Order: sequence, then structure tokens, then C-alpha cells
Amino acid sequence: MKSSFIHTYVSVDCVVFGFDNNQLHILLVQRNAGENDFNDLKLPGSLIFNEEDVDDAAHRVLYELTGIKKMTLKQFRCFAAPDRAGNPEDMKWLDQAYQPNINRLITVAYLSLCKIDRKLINISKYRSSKWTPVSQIPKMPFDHNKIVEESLNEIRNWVKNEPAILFELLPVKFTATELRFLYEAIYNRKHDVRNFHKKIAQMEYIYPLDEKQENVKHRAARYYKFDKIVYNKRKVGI
Amino acid sequence: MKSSFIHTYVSVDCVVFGFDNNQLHILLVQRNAGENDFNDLKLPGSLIFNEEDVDDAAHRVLYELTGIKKMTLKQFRCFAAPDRAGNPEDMKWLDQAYQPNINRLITVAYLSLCKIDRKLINISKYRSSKWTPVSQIPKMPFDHNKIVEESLNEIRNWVKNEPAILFELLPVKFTATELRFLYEAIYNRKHDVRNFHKKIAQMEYIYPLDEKQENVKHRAARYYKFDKIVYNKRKVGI
DNA sequence: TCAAAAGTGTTCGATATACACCCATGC
DNA sequence: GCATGGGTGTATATCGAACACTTTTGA
Repeated sequence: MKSSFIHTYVSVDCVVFGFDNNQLHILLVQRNAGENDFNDLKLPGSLIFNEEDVDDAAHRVLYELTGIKKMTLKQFRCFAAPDRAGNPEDMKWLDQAYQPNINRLITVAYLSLCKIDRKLINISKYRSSKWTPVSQIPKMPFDHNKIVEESLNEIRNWVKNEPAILFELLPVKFTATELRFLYEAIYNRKHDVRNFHKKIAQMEYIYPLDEKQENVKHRAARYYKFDKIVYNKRKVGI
Repeated sequence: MKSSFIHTYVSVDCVVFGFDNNQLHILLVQRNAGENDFNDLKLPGSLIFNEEDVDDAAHRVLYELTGIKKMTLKQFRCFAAPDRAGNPEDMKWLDQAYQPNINRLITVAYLSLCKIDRKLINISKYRSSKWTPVSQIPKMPFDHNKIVEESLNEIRNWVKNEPAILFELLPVKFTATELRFLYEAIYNRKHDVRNFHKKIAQMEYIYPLDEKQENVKHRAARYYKFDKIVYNKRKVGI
């Protein structure tokens, strides 16, 4: 009886969202560092270390992947189906990447966010990473496709509870249209332009700059900025 | 390097909510089966078995605790702080309950719901269980107090996304006042009686019966029932 | 007839939705 | 001057919040 309790390895996997070209993207990595093609992508992740909390492991993975120290992240689910690493290909890769005879692997999935134009400094074991539009996510190893699918629901909840995270996906200065397209990409529905302007006008934590777009071949759009201090004050008021 | 990846034990812990006397309760168990006092309570839980998904482990724990086969449940967070089982008392108990030298223990926490007047058939390793009002949760081992704290936020989200779960906490036939008190207990704020009646009148999935309370020393309240079929139709419509 | 809880309608403000035209810019 | 996308206001429906008195029942 006692021996049937299982001793497992635990990993973290991170779904890092970016936003570009009116589409959500996810940062995927090449599974096999040695090969130079992008036909074998997966979510960035790692086994957890001894004496390491899962949140810390996720921060570590993200740091190694991007060079950013304290990325905003949120745990959203533990995936532990016994056969999730049952594919022979995947088992082989585990043996190679970590150590032989990993009998069982449970993963804790995280959401994270990154300005997609940010220069990433990759010091991880993965040779390279690639921003992939959510509409073009390839078939991935383990249950990574399932994790991505669930992450798309989770990010909606997250935005609802903490709208500030939107601004981690946008440039520091952004236009109303960019913000609207971001909403549209996350919620997958259109928003009326006029109503949207009204909405941001009454969000005190979004303030307009005098600055406008330059070198655009149409009327230049105004830039806005997010005011974290005002945002945080608002929250304690609730 | 490779050896610093950790092989851990994984458990599930369940926060089972009940509702009685206008208060939320949580089902706690006696940690030490041999002793007959209720001074050492904890959340029901178990290590996971080989070849067992965490969701299945949670279902197993709940079945052994209540005799109910498919309780509604929801995973809400993985707790993995390295020192979460670091208390010597807790380590001693782990050695005794499972096996010696459990070096590290990660837990996946679940929410679940139970009609509190339901007769429970306890076949678990715990001698007995006890419904405890959330206002009177004692100090518990490991990080169980923290888990309970977070579960109270989670249940609010859950109700928002899936109001049907409320009815798993109420008798099959319930009065408007019972439902209102349940809302009040979960959200920890008062609701206006008239507005509340209006609200349930326009929830098509709550329908009034002709039946009323009996043997009450005041005006008898009407009973209502929850219609799962109407509820599910409504959902696909969204 | 009293105590205790059930039940009932209206008003107001805030919020969400629908909808169409002029403006600024580069070419 | 035209193509491209930016920016603006009003009217209506919906939802949530505030608020006080009458009804039913058993003791």
C-alpha cells in the first residue's frame, strides 16, 4: 500500500503572452538545442530544484528565457494526467534533457506577459525562442497544446480581475486603437470605437499624452500611458 | 546539476464547503486517527498514487471521506513552498502516516461542495470529520490555514463563473432567504431583500414550488428549486 | 395581540449598446 | 483629391442600489 504512493518529478511550464500585429502571441522554444529548425517547439519550462518553490522556478525559467528578473506571472493549473509524458518521443527527450528513468512528471502551468518588442536575452538551455501567433501554434509535445488552450481562458479571467496586466503587453506609450485591438484579441470580439474611447476616458489610470504618432500616412493617433499609482489607489478603494 | 532537480511527493488537499446556520463551514478531519479529541484538525487529503491524476486523487479523498462518488470539485492552486512541511511536528506525522523520509511535499488544493445535512459515510483513514464554521477554523498543520484563506477567494470566483454550484450547498428545496444568506456568507456583504427577490425572479433556472414551510412560528416561506436543464441551456446561449 | 420573519414596487443613477459622420495626414 | 485610419455625441435599454410597509403564522 505505502509503496503505491508516487514520488514524482515536478516541472513548471510558462505560457508567455505577447501582443503584436493585433494578435496574441506565445513565446515558444525549440525543444532540441542542437537542431536549428523550428519544427519542434514547446512551452518553456523546467523541473524544479530542491528547495525551490514552484513560483520561484517559474521566475527562474522566465529569467533565463528573457533576461527579465521579476516578470509578472500567475499560476493557473497543475497538469498531472499519468500519461501526459507517455509519448515515447517525449520520454526520450526527458531522458536526454534531464536524467534517465523519469517515471512520472507533473507540471504546474503559469501565465506570464511580455512586451513583444522587448529585446530578450536568452541564457536558457534552449537555443532560441520564437513568438508564435496563437492562431498558428503547432502541435507540441506533452500536453502543451492543452495548457495553451486553457491559458486563453485564464488570461481573460486575469484581465477581468486585474486590468493592469494589459499594459504589460503594450508599449509604454500606446494608442487607443492598440488597446482596443488588445481587448479584441483577448476576448475575441469586436468593440465599438466610440464606446471604447468613452470607456478609456473614464478610466482614470489611463491618461492621454500630448504626443502623437509620427510618419503615419493618416491622421496621427494620440498616445496614452498607464498610471500605476492611480491604478493602485483605485484598487484599495474597492 | 542534474541531481539538484527534485523528486517530490505530491498530495491533494480538499477544502469542502458546507452551509448551515447562515454560515459557511469547512469539513475538517482529525489528524491522528487514534486519538479522540478534536484539537488536531486538518484538511482532508492524501498523497497521490502511482498512475493517478491529481483530480482523481481528490475524488478518491472525497469519496473516502463522504461516500459520495462524483463530488463537484475544482482545482485551485498548487502549494509548494519548500518549508511548507518543515515543522517537526508535521514531519513526524508524515513519517508515521505515510513513510519515513519524505523529503519534500507539494500539494494541490481543491475546492469542493457538500450539502451539510447529508449523511456522510467515512471510510477514510481519518477517524472522524467535523464541519467547522469558517469563523472558527483552528490553527492547522502545514499551510492548511493559508489554503483555507485562499479558498474563500476562490469560491467567489467560482460562483461568479458557475452560479449552479450554489445549489450544491443548499437543500434540494430551499427558501429565498436561505439562498440570500448563502450569498451573504460567500460574499460577506448584505443583500437587500426586495432586490434579491427580484433577482431570483428573473433567474429562469430557479423556479418556485407551491410548497411552503411547515411548523414555523411565522409566515411560512415558499420553497424554490434549481432547474439544471434550464441552467445548462442558458449557458450554451452565451 | 404580539413577535417573528416573509413578501412586495418604484425611483434613480450608472453602465452598456447601438449607431454615422468629419478630421488629419501622406501620397 | 483621395485613401487611410483617427476621433467624436446622443439616445435607449439594462442593471444594480436605495428605500418602508403589509402579510402570515404560531404562541
